Amino acid sequence: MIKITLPDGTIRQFDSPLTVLDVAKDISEGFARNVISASFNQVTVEASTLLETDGQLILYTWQDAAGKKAFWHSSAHILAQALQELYPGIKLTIGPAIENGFYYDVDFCGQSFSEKDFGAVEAKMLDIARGKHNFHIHPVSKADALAMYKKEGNDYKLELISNLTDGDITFCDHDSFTDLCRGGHIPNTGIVKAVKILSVAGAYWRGDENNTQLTRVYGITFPKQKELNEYLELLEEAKKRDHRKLGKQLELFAFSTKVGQGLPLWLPKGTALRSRLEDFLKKAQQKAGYKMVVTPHIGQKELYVTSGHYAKYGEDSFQPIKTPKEDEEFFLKPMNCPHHCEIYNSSSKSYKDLPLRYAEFGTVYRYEQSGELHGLTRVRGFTQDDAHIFCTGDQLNQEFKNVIDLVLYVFGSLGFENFTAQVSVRDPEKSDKYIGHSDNWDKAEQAIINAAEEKGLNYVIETGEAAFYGPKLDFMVRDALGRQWQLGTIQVDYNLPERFQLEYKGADNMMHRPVMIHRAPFGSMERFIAILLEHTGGNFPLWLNPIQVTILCISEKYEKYAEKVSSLLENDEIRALVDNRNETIGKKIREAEMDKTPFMLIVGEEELTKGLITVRRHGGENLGVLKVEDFISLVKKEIQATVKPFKV
RNA sequence: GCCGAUAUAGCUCAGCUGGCUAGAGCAGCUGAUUUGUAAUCAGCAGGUCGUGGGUUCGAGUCCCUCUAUCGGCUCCA
Repeated sequence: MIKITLPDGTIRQFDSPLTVLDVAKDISEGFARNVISASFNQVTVEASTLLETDGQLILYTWQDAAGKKAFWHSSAHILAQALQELYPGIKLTIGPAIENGFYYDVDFCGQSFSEKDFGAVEAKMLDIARGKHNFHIHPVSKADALAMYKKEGNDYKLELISNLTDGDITFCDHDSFTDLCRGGHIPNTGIVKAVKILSVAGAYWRGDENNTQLTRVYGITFPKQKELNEYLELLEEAKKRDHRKLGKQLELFAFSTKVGQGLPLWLPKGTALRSRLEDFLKKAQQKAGYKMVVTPHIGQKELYVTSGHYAKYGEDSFQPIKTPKEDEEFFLKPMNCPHHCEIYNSSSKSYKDLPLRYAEFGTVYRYEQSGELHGLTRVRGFTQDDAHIFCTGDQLNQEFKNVIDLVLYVFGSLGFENFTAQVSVRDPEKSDKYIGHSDNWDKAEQAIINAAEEKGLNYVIETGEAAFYGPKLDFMVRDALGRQWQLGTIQVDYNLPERFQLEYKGADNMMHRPVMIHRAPFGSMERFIAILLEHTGGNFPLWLNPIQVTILCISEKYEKYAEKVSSLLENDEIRALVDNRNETIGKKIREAEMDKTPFMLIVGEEELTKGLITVRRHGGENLGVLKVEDFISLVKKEIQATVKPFKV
C-alpha cells in the first residue's frame, strides 16, 4: 500500500508502485495529458518515475514555473542533439533552462556557427521533437561515464564527472542521444511544438575568463506556435521601450563618438528631468538631516592608496593625470567616499556631532570595459546621488533603517513596485577579493540583515556580490527586457573609517571609531532615468515631465490668447509650451502625443470668446472645456497625489 | 577585454547575386493654405554609403584593419 499526498492535502492510496503519470491519470485523464514534470518529496522527478514509497507529490504543467523549467531543460537536450547531428565532432558542455528559454554551451572546435545557421537548427529540433521520443533517465557508474567521454575526447564533461560522486551520476537518453544529466524532463519530445533560436554568444567555460571560450546558443520553445508568436511580439514591444530609443526620440540625452564612448551628453529636456529628480531628493534629504557638500572631480593618488581603491582598481581605471613639473599624480574620482572621509577629518568630532550625513551629487568616472557599456545603464561617466553617514555603533541600526525608508520613499514616489531587495554579502571562498577583518564583515552583514528584517523587507541573499570593502543592501529593478539592474544601494563599512583613521570623542572622554554607511537611493542619475524611461515608456509622472502642457492654437490668430494662458500656468509653476506653428490641429495633436506631453490645451475661437480652454489628456481622453484656474487645480491635485512629502 | 552581428541624409529605412549621375518617408528650408482632436499641398535643399587599406575595367555591395553600436560572456568601487 502506497500513500501519495497531493498539494491540497488529499491522500491517494495505491496497491502497488506506480509512475507519476499513473497518479496523474488517477486524478483525471485530461489533467494527466498536461502534466509535464513533478516533484516527489521535494525532489524533481520525471513523469515516468516509479513511486515505490509514501510521499508528497506535486504535479506540474506548463502553467507552473517548474513545468516550464522541465520543458526548457528538455529542449536544451533537443538542441544539443540537433547541434551534434548538424556539426559532428563538436563538444557539448552544459545546457540549463533559464528564465526565458534555455541555452547550451558548445565547443564547436573551430567550426563556425552564426545567425545564418539558426534556421537549420530550428528545423532539426522540430524534426526531433516530432519523433515523440521518450526521455529516459538512468544511472551510470562513474567509471562508465568517464570512459564514454574519454572516448569522445570531451574534457569538459570529464571535468564535470570527476567532481561528481559515484552512484549519483545519471544520464538521460532520448532518440539516439544521451547526455550527462541530473533529471527533470518532460515525458517526450513531442510536446515541444514551437522552436526559436534566439541568439549566439561567447561564454567562458565555467564562467572564468581564463578558460576557453565556448559558443553559447540561446533558444526558447513552447507547447504551441501561438505562444511563441506572442513571446516574440512581447520582445518587439519591449524594444520600443528601450531607453536608448526613447532617449533619442524624446531628446533627453545623446552620445558622441568624438566625446567618447560611455560618456552621455544631457540635452536640455533630459537635464530638466534630471534636475527635477535631484531637487526632489534634496528636499527629502534635507528633512532627513543630510548636509550637502561639494568635492573636486580629481584626487591625489595617495587618497586612493589610503582608501584601498588604488590597490584594487588602480591598473584597471583611467590612468592618472600628471602635473607638468613635480611627479604628482591625480585620479579622476571613481567614487566620493574618500573625499567625504576627508571632510569628516577636517575637524575633530564629538559623539554629539553624530550621526553626520554628507550628501553630494557626485560625478564619477570609471573605466568600464568597452563591451560592458550599455546606454545609460552602464557608462564611464555618471553622477551618484551619494551620501555617507558617519555614526556610532549604537546608531547604526536606526540610521540604516532610516535610509531604507528614504529609498522606499523614492521608489514609491516614482512607481517602482517590482524591485528585489538583495543583501549582497562576501564570498567566504574568495577572501582575497575583500579588505578588512572578518569580524567586522560579520558585524556589517548582520547589521544589514537585522535592519532588513526589522523593516519587513522581502530580501534575498546573494553571496559574492558585496563591494570589496563591505556588504550591501541593493535594490534591483528590471529593464524592459527583464535584465536586472542595481538602482538603490545601502552599504555598511567598517573599513574606510579605519583606513582614514576617523575618530570621535565619546562621552567617556575616549576616542572611538565611527561606522560609515554609503548610500544612493537612485544609484546613479543615469541608470535611474534609464530604467524609469523603460518602466514608463517615456510617459513620466506628471510632476517630472519636462513639459507638462502644450497649448495648441487652432490658427495663428489665437497665439496671443495662448501666450496668456501659458503665463497663467507659469504663475503656478506648470511647465507649458505654445505650439503656434502654421500647421493643422491634427498634426499638432499627433506631435504632442508622440512627445508624450501629459496635457494638450486647445485654443480657438470658442475658447477665446468664452475665456476658457479645451483640455485633452495624453492618450486621447477629452476633459472638455474648462476654466484655466480649474485646470490648474486639476494639475496640482494630480501632482500631489503622486508625490507626497517625505516624512521622517 | 572576449564571442557573434550590425554601420547608407538629422531620424526611420530601401538599394537582389559588384555595372549609368545612391533612392523614399519624416524632420529642415521656401511658398500656398489659417485650419477643431493622431500627418494640408507644392517646390527646394540635404549623403566622400562609419574609418583606413585591398581585390577588380568597375565597390554602398567582396576581403582585411580600426572605430562605434547591438545581443551575450567576463567585470561592475
